[in-house]
Amino acid sequence: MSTQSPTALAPRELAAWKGMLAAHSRLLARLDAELERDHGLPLTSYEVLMYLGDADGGHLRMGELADRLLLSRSGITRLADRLERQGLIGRRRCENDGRGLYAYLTPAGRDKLAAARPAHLAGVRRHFISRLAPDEIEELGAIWQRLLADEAAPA
Amino acid sequence: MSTQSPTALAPRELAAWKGMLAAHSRLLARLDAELERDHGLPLTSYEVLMYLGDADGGHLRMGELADRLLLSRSGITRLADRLERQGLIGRRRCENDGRGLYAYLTPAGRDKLAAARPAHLAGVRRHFISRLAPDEIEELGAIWQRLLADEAAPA
DNA sequence: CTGATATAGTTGCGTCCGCAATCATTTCGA
DNA sequence: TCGAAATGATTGCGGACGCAACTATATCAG
Repeated sequence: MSTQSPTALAPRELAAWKGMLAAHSRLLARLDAELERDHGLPLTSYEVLMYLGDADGGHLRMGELADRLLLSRSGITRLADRLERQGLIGRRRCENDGRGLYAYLTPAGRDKLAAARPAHLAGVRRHFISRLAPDEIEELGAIWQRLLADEAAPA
Repeated sequence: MSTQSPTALAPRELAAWKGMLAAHSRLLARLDAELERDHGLPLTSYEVLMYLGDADGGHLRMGELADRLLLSRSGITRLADRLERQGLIGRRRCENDGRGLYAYLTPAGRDKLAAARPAHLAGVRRHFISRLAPDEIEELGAIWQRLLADEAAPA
């Protein structure tokens, strides 16, 4: 009874799997804590500002934001509620589609993003990118792309 | 104004970073959904059963479980509450330390684990391990270990 | 031995999120 | 053109979690 079932993972496989969970958790916790501490901004809020700042025309549809942030529709509605209450973003009706809304940065939101962005990117570098060799960065990119390629459940 | 600040991430770096977030999110969502659908068990609940099933003596302290699951102390208390209500685990006082509790599997919990484990491991294989080459598994393990090595905030 | 401090776990409270239901608007078929 | 179905977003509701405060037990200094 010392060995597991036939599908059990080998130590190397386990390290690749559990390690990803642990590293991901720690990375996000640290980046979120730093962003919150230095700019009073949770990571998800930062991401909204960032996508809006980079968007053509300076605005994005709610659903588009939800997709990019990996959030549900209701999740993005409430996140936008909070950001609007903080005066960082606004929402206005889409002229082509009366159902849709555009989210956009307010001047305050623009300022907040300008202040937070360098700090956050530096954090990503410090905690993640700088600890990887160039070929490892390459390989990771290839792995994620492969994993994300199949739309439905894989074989 | 078309280029970003000096700390901006190169496309390769961005792919390595964002890809991890996206792949992690999709992987966990799928594994959790499969486990829930086939065995009525969220991933965190499964992990409790698994650690208890593998533990020496068949029991673990609450705090030890919290650390392994990357949960807070209150989080593990409530998760244990739920599992106990479902009849899958029990809690008894630790004989050496009147403050501590041992969590342990009930017979029902043992059965549930036996049923769910092969399915979950197969899922990890199908969605993750089987899509990686042996040397990629090796390299991922090395990367995670390196990232997790430094206890405090890295340089 | 006793009081101060540390540790294990739980509970109150607030936050964030997803699902299902809902409302408004658009699109499509007949 | 009109009703049916689809789509974008919001709201009600409940689940899961963390932080801070709390209880109970253990440990340690003197």
